[in-house]
Amino acid sequence: MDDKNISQAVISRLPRYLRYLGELKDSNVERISSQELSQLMNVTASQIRQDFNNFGGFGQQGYGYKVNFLYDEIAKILGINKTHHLIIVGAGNLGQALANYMNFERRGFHFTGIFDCNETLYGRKIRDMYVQPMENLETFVKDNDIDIAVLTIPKTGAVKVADKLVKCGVKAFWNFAHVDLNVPSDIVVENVHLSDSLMKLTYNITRKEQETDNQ
Amino acid sequence: MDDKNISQAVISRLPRYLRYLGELKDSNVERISSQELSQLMNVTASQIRQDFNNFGGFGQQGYGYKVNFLYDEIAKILGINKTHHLIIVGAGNLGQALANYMNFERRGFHFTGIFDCNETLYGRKIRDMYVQPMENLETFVKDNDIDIAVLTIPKTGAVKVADKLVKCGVKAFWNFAHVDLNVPSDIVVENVHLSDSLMKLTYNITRKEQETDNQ
DNA sequence: CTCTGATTGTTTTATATTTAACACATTTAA
DNA sequence: TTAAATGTGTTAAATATAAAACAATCAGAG
Repeated sequence: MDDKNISQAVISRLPRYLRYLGELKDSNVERISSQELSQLMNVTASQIRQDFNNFGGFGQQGYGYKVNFLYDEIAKILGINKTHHLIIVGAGNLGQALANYMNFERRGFHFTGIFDCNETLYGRKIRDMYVQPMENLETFVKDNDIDIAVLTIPKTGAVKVADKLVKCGVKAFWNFAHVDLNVPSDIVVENVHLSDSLMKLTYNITRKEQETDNQ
Repeated sequence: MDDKNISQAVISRLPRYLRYLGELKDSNVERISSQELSQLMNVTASQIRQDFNNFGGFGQQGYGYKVNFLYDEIAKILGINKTHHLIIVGAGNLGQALANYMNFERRGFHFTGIFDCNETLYGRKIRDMYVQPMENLETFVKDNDIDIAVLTIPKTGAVKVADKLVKCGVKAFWNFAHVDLNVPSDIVVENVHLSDSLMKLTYNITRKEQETDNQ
């Protein structure tokens, strides 16, 4: 397939396209033009066309895009047609919430285990799964062919745990810990730094306040 | 102060600077050069200097930056020195987790209420706070001068609730619901679309797999 | 004090991203 | 059957972002 590098800016927009296309699908819309979609999503039609064309032509001139086809293609690009095996490391508030909330199975993720070092949690059952001690981690990962580790542990332990998991064959981290993981370049890290996000929010609040003050 | 528009790309980097500066502060490092910081953070020194200079000169030529001073200035820019009043709308897994996990108070956020439409939750106590019914929402927001609403409700209700909250004076949304809120331009929205983030992850996994296959 | 090396602030250049423009294939309606 | 309308794919222009280069200024040594 294409081997030219596609920028992360484009990739970041794909899930949003997928969401809107899913909604169109649900409303039984069969075809849509970049123009219509652009109005719906509040982006330029030009950007939509160019984004899609990074991966080859999905539309038809004079006709537009077939919603179902486009949806499937984008899903394929994003890799959510494949199955991934996933564990959660850290069974605190956030870890438990993600386990219950994310509905991993619906998107092809096999949620296979949850771990914590707090022994008071060991009996606890979360989504048909018992919280396991960290001692089990390495053998479990090796035995169950785990791709993805969700890190919901405090930052103090995160880097070390990540190193260990890389050695066991984990290929990707969904990192909620408030540190930068330092992993080899073939390992994927997707950070979700919630407090960073909240700071952006407060920045924009004060900015808007100043704007209105100046008017 | 400056009224030139600073790009969100710059703003997105500030929390990370803050984090590293905080760590330096904790290790009693008093001064640092853009060069040193760049090695630590794995970005170019040029970018660091340019980012900081968007807000005026914080350093001293021939010397570097005073860690403490720089930290405080960035905190000020991000608006985390001010107090914000915050509620959580949606006391499900994620809402409860954020209430317990985020430690809002440490960053100057006053977490003042949590709401849900599920009446089985009404007795529930979360962080010294009882889950309130949605009927209370409007009067509560008006009476308590709420700035920020954290939306952890399903997407079906989110848009309507946001509209209602805007009318009551809420200025900003930290939106975890999987929809785009359609609010006036003076209202701030910071989206945290977790499933989008997870899709980026899977995209990058398959990309890296292909890369190694081609080598 | 004065000089030198260090390191910022700022300008310039390069790269990346977004938007606009348009040629041409396809549909649709007369 | 044909011509106008539609709407993609693609190339070009504009804008935004990042990196490099350099000039101004300060700390610190002697």
